[in-house]
Parts: sequence; structure tokens; C-alpha cells
Amino acid sequence: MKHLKRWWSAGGGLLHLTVLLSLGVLRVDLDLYLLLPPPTLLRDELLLLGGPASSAYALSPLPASGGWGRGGQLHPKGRELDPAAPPEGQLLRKVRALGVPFIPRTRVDAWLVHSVAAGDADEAHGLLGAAAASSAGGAGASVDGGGQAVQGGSGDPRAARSRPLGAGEEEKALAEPTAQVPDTGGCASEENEVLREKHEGVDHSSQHEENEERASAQKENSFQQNNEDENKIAEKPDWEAEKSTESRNERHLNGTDISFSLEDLLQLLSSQPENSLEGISLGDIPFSGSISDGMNSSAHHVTFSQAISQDVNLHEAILLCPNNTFIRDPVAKTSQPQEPFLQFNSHTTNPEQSLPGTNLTGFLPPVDNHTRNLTSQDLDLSIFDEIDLMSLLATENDLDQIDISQLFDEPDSESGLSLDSSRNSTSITKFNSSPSICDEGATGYSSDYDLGAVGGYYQEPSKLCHVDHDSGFHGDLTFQHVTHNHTYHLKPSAPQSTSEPFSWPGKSQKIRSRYLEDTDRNLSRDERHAKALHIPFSVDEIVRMPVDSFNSMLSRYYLTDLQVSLLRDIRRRGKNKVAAQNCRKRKLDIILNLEYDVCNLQAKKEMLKRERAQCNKAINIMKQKLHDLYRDIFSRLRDDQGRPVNPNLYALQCSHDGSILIIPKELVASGHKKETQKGKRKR
DNA sequence: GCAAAGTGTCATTAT
DNA sequence: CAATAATGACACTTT
Repeated sequence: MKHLKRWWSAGGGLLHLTVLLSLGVLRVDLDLYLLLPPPTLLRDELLLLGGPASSAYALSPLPASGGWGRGGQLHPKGRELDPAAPPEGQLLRKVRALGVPFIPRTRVDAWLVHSVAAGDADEAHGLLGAAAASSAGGAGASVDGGGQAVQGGSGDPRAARSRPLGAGEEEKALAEPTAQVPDTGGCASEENEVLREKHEGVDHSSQHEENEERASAQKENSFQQNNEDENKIAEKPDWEAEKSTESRNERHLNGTDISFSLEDLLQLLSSQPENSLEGISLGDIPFSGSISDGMNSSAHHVTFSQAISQDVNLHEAILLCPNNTFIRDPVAKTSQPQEPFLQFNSHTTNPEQSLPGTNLTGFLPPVDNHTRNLTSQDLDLSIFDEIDLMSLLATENDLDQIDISQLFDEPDSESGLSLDSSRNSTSITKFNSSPSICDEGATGYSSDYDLGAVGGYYQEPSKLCHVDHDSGFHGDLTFQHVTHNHTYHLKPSAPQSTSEPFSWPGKSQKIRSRYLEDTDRNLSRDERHAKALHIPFSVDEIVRMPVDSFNSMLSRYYLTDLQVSLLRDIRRRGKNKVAAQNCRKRKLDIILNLEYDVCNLQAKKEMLKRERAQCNKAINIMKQKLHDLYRDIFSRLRDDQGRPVNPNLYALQCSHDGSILIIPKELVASGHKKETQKGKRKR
């Protein structure tokens, strides 16, 4: 879902939707994606649709694999989709189950699936019909609202965005959310029902939240009943299952976000075809739960037109740069320098500094600080356990002290851009859930990959473009975002939140500091070093990656000698640590085996002792019996004169023929000697 | 406070 | 020859 939101925020979704509406068909054409790949479109998303994954989406700012950049969405080790978010394949199947020729690639689609998953298939189906029915009338409005900026008639693509909503329009949109929807037939009635329900959710946020949770649960159940492929895609790893609460929150928020899109869009299409999209504000969003509870809705209106215009700007950027090298209009760059989210680009004079697919946040509206904070407050602190090293990098406060302006004023600073990212309210908000489009775009999007500050590469901006897009290594994607805009935190209205992942309530300051202390303390030396030098890879990754990948990483990216040395040291120490552990384990095993052998030998020795004792006992018994027999025989023997034979002077000897002779012992002794001598001679 | 065990690291050697 | 594994030794931490 985050991917969808990000993609949507980046402009691809709305642009696409606009095109679709202009065609009068609410259907996504895959070819359109291929022609105009949204910069943030995931490779996984393409894979799910059978599209190309490598070349066309090298611009994707999302790392192909997780680890440092998963941000709670990507698996730290793998490349699977976010299990918490309904994968595109799920969405596709869900909507296909409705029998509607519809490829869910937009937030609207996602909402439809969301409704379907919540057991409201009829509602979603009706919405599809309503959307299709109203698209003919609404297409004009969409094209007027977005197409104007797309075609750049005014020369300043931000003109549409810069136009604020009138207060009256906002109030009207808030006060009469459904009254503006004309009765356009059965489908429209169903749509009105849906819209009414959605707006009731605004007034009863708790109920809405409850419904959303129930919908999420039903969605999970529904997803589990899908085919095996879907289950494979949606299969949650254990580590993800532990974040069920977080995931639920995310889905919940995202669901709200999606409903906003659909609601406002359909309201626009059905009720105000003559108006532009500017009449719709984010205030119509039925924010639920903690979001809407703690915020003044009027203070958090982000106009839909802003999103459109900014998406259009992205589109324009793509069109202007068919070679995927983004070049900003210098006029636009300087025309409104007061826009904080453009300041970064204003500093970038070298076109090569603009990496393809980067600076997308520059087109995104500034996030509302309240929204960001309130969203973050919903987050469970336990998510920190799930944040990997690099997310920590972006959130730790040890870098917070560096002002971003310092970074730009001191190009030699090694702190790099990620310092700024650490100031953003990024990691946590982004990694978990963003309540609004703008929030996602302004904060989370950039921070995910500002780890590209690898090496504090601002001093060598020309090197930033040396990114091998053919590389399948996820790190490639990392470096594409070193020039992300991070300047919105300079907004004076949001000085605190910009340096915090989210706002900590007063009592939580101690918890926060304690957490940060613990976090730092729990980091190993290498992890701290890597964090200090902004190595965009986790220590585990550095150690475990194959040597080819490691060398490729070292050669592909422009790392400082210090960073290269650190990387090699980390790898060497890490491997040696593992080797030492194995060695000790092996040594312990050897010791245990030896102990086992000693025990066995001791037992065997005891047994042999017992056997010997038994043998000796038997031998003694036999001796005694032989002696008794000897005595008995001699007691019965008599010599020629009838006297008893002295056994001390005579002995019994068996001859070869079996006869027994009584001979003097002297002869017996001499005979033994002769036999032994003969035996020796024979040998 | 001490001793033993555990752990990380370095140097060296082996593979 | 480079990379890695294996291992003794040492320092430090934990139990």
C-alpha cells in the first residue's frame, strides 16, 4: 500500500487516472505504464502484471531488496512485497472477481479492493459502474484540472498547484459532501450511498475506525481464501506478523486515504463536471481514529488540485526527460524560491546532480506538520524494533544537530544528505503509515533513500550520476536519491517535527531519550561507524553479501577511502566474528565430544575391570578345584610299598597317549625346561 | 570485588 | 594471489 501511495503521490497514479478519465474508461492500460513509467512504480508491481522489471524501472527509488531501506515495508533480507499492503496481484484478482475489466493500479482501485475485501462487493461494484458512468462527464473536469498543467500552457506547471482553495469552497466541500452529488441513476445512487457512508465516517471517526479495522480483518480473511499464488504473494513472514497492529494501522490509514481519492474523485465526476478538481480538498477525507481526532481538519487541508498539479509536474518532468534524466526548469526553479521543497534543487546547479528518478519530492506538496505528527503518534513504539540500521540512520538524533543549510554551505561536509533525512519526520512515518498523500510524498518518500548520502557525496556531485541502472543490486537504487529534497523541514512552522521521526509527547521525551540511548548502546561498533559514515547498507548485508556483489558495490559507487576502508573492515570483522563464533562452537563441540569419549572410555574401563575381576574369580575357582582334585588324587595314590605319595615330591603328568604318570617334580621341572628350549629353537 | 565464561578483534596461518 | 576460514591470543564485557 505504501508503494501505491508513494507512486500515487509521485504523480503516476493521478496522471494515469486523468488520462483514463479523459478516455472515459476507468481502466488502466499497462502499455501506458510502460510508456510513462511512474518513477516510483515498483519492479514488483510490474512483475505482478507481467511487465518489464529491470530496464524501465531502474528509476524506482525503492530498493529492490530490503535491509536498510525496507522501512517496515520491505523485508530486510528479501525482496518480497509488503505483506501488510495488499499486493497488486491481490488487488487485480479482487477486482477481476467483480467481472469488471479493471486493473487496479490506482488508489481508487485499491479502495475498491478494500471495499471488496471488507465484504462490500456490491458497493465496490456499484462504484465501478458509477465511476464508469460518470467518467464520461467527469473526464472533462479531470482533463481541465490536470491536463492544463500537463500541457504546460502557463509555462509554470506549479500554477495550478499554487492556486489555493477558497475558504468558501472548502467549507462547502466539507459541509455538503453529498448534496453536490446529483442523482444520476442507480449507480449514482449507490455511489451516493457510499459517499454518505464515507462522510458519516467523518463525523463518527471511531465508528469508522472500527469499520476499518473490521474491514481489514475481513480483508485478511478474504485474502487468505484466494488462490495459492495469491497466498504466496500475500504470505506474511513471521516478522511481519508480529507487526499486525502496525500493519492494521497502516491499512487503516491507507484505506482512509484511498477512500478520499475515490470519494472526492467521484464526487467531482458526478456532481461537478463543470468544475475543476480544485474544489475538492483533503478536508473531505474521512480521517479516522487518531488522525481526525486530534487535528483540526481545516488546518490540514491539502488541496487535491495541489496533488494533481504536482503529479502533473512529475509527468512533465518525465516527458521533458525521456532519457530519464530529470532537468528542472530553471525559471520555475527560481520563480518561487520561497517554496521550501524546491530549495534543494535551487542549490543544484549542475544538471548531473539531478539523478533520474530523484527530486520527486520536490514536486510534492509540503507536508502538514500536524498531520505528520498526529500520524506518528499513532505509531507503536515497538516498530523501532523492526527498523533496520538504515532506518535508524535516518531517525537517530545524533545527526539532527546538523542543519541542512550547513550541508549545502559546506560541500565538503561528510555528513551527507542523509543528515537531512534524519531530520525529516521520515522514517517512522514513512515506514508505517502516512495519512495523507502529501505526507507521504513530502516526507516518507525522500527519506527512504536519502541514505544515498553515502559518502557525503555532496562534495562530488558529478559522481552522483554514475549509477549503473543495469545493476540488479539494490544499492543502485539507493544512490539514485541522494539529491532528494529535504528542505521542507526548514519550514518555520515545523521546526521540531522535522528533526524527529514523530513528535514525542511531553512525557515521552524521557522515553524517547532512553530509547535513543538504548538504540545507540545496542548498536555495535561497526554499526555505529557505518551510521556515522552513512553507509547505506546494514552490517549484516555487508558481511553476508557475496564477494562479487561487495566488490561491485565498492567499484560502482564513489565511496571515500574512509568508507571503503570501513566497509572492508566491517566485512572482515564481521566474517571473522562469525568465524570466531564457529571456531568456538567447534572447539566446544570438540571438547564436548572429548568429554563424551572420556565418559565412554571410562565406562568401558569399568566394564573391563569387572570382566577381569570375574575372570580372576573364575580362575581362582578353577585353581581351587584343580588343587582339590590334586589332593584327592594323591590321597588315593600308593607307592610300591603301600605308602601314600607325597604331593610335594611327585606330580601328575599326562602323556601323549592319554595315560597319566606319577613322576618326581624334579623331572617335571627339567622336562619343562627342555620343552621350552625346543620351542624356542622351533621358533 | 573476583573469577569464570562469553565475546569481539587482531594477527597469523591454512585452505 | 586474493578471499576466506581457522585459530591462538588478548582485551573487554557479562555472568
